[in-house]
Amino acid sequence: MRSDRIARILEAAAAVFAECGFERAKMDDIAERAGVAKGTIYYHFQGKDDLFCALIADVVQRLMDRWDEAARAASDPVERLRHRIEALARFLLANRRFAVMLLAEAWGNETRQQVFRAHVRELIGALERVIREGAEAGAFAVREADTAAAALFGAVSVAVLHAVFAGEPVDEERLVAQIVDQAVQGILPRG
Amino acid sequence: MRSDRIARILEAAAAVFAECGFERAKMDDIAERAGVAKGTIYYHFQGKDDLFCALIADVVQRLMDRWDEAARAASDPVERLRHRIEALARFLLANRRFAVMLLAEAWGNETRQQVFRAHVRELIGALERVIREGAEAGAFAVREADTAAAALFGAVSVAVLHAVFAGEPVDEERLVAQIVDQAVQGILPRG
Amino acid sequence: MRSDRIARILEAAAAVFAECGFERAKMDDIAERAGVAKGTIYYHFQGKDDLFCALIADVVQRLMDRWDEAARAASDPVERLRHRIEALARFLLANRRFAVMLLAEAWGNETRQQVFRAHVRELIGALERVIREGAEAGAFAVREADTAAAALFGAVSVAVLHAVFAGEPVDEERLVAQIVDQAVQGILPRG
Amino acid sequence: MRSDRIARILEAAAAVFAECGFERAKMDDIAERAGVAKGTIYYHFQGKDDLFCALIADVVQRLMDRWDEAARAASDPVERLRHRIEALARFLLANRRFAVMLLAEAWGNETRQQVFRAHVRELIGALERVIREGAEAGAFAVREADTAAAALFGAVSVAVLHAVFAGEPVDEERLVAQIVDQAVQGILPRG
DNA sequence: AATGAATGAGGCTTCATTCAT
DNA sequence: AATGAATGAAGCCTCATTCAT
Repeated sequence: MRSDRIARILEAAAAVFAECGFERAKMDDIAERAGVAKGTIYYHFQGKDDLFCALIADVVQRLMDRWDEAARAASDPVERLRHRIEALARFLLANRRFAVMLLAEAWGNETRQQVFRAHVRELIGALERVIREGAEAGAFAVREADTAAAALFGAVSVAVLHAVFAGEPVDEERLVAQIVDQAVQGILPRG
Repeated sequence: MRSDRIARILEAAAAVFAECGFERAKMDDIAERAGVAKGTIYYHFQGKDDLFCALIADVVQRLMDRWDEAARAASDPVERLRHRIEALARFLLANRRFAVMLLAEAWGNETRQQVFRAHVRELIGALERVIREGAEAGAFAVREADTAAAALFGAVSVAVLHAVFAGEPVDEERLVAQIVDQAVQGILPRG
Repeated sequence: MRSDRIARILEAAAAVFAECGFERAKMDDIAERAGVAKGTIYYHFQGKDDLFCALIADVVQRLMDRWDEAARAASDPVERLRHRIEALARFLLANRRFAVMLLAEAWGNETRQQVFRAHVRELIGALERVIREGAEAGAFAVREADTAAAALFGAVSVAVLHAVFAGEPVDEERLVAQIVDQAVQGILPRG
Repeated sequence: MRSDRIARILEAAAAVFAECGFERAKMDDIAERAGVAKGTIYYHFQGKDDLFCALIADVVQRLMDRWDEAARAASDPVERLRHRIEALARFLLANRRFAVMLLAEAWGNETRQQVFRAHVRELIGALERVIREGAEAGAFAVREADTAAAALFGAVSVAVLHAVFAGEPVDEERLVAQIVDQAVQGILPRG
């Protein structure tokens, strides 16, 4: 059973990392927000990088769990993809801070960035599998499932962030619906 | 006519900012790479933030110029959008460092991030205009042109970065072709 | 009970600030002189300005305490003023470094200078009160107690510094005696 | 005939040095204020210190000239001292910036401070001579003319600065009158 | 005589990490 | 398990001075 303190630290880390980005995030701020002494973080985590990676793993796992639920809800490949896209959009809307980190902290050659990218790859890989299955069943027309999955992932992420940072209040249902439709159908009118 | 030195500084800044991210980028490194003394940068730019913003404006302008050329090449809305997507994909492939910054440095509330976001908005706005025109002509079926544009932008960016960071050599023509097709047509087979 | 380290830092700061002036004083030197790491100063004080202000407050408080003792020693206004002048002169002789700062760092519009000036005002105000009481009792003939107090303050300070910087050894008793006499009696022979 | 440019530089230097203090004064600001290029200052002066010393010499000379005029106006020692005190007070009021420098930049062991102090010593010496003459004539009762002169000098300077920095508008005539009276007579009522 | 772009040494400050308690 | 005072390497920026023109 993970100590309550660790949970508090992770929660604080999520808030601070997302608000400031990895580099500007201060261990002092995380400690203060978590209500623990700075040394306590170092007692439970190796350092800033380790804390970051633990946090990422934690959040990605939660998203993966959602996707597993969504997967069980539909057997049709198209429906399954719709479910994943929708779950992703809703997750990013609910965890906007994480959405920022997803785009901001995954590129580069620092160890933590490589670790993060591996997680993103897992996520894109999960999308890719659905696309590949659908393609084999003739439900999707894509050349490279990998690139298609990455593109979908990017479409959802940037659409969400673009809406969130627009300044106006976000109509979530409407936004999710459009993202899902467009992601699956494209923008050309169906014949 | 901008001095040669300023051009050298901007070039060095592009390399270093993209390689390390804004925070980890060192003014010392930029100066060394540019072959100028540290103080010289400060003679021409207010500071790190100003240098960053100047760089961004410079690169965005170059992309916009490409888009303007691409726009003149096609009058059909669908073709025009294809041209823009293609130009964007090629530009990001040719300026991978900028592609990273595009996703990594545009979110947050620092002044430079707001400035960057304003530029991204310009770019997405340019896409949006094409989509809107096409939608009015019945060529596109989208609900919100703004969201659609953001999604396309994200799809291209992440697809490119995903491919670039995959470790394997990138077949650019193939990648661009798929990105363009999928961005415009979606992934469902046409009826 | 203020940590020993803080006291050591304040002591070192007093020496370095007085020796070099605020601007030329180096935090490195203060740290070295205090026998602490540079970061330690910043753990206890916000920065150079804050350290300076804390130091000033500390020294002014010590002078005020001396004056309070001196005040209890005499009930006659003339005697009380003599005591204050004497205490001031002795204090400045014993804290020559502070005497320099008193004249050198109190004028200007930097925040720290305004803070310093407020302290100087306190000191002059304390003198002024004695003068005003004495004037009401008919013991002093002054027009503006405020200006009179400032003048006395300046007379003592500059006389002390002038003697200290003259290069010759200072006969403290003789100097104090003359300063006190002249401050209270003026330079015209008594009728 | 000193070039007009040199005069403009000195004037600008006076303003900037007084406003910011020697250390914070920037050669750039002086150049801009003087309406010349930065290099021009270095063409006419060795450097910042040299510029400062030239400025000081210039101002002190002007004060000395005033004193010489004042001296010719009165043969009685008491009157002559009154004249000097009054001239000093008026001069400092009219050159408040210089008054600040007088107290702020004359103490310390930098070369320019020693030079400045030598000038201050000249001024105090001029006062001292009047006092000494008066004392020999029995007009003044002082032990050490040197200390008495320094005290008078400090009294006038601090009284003026105290009034100037008080924030309220200064009634110059009233202020000068009180300073002169008190400086010469002291604060005890005459028997 | 005058210019102003370029320089680079030097200083303040930040903050991840350590360790004695 | 937890603390928080202390550390010191590292980085941004300033500004007096130089020098080619």
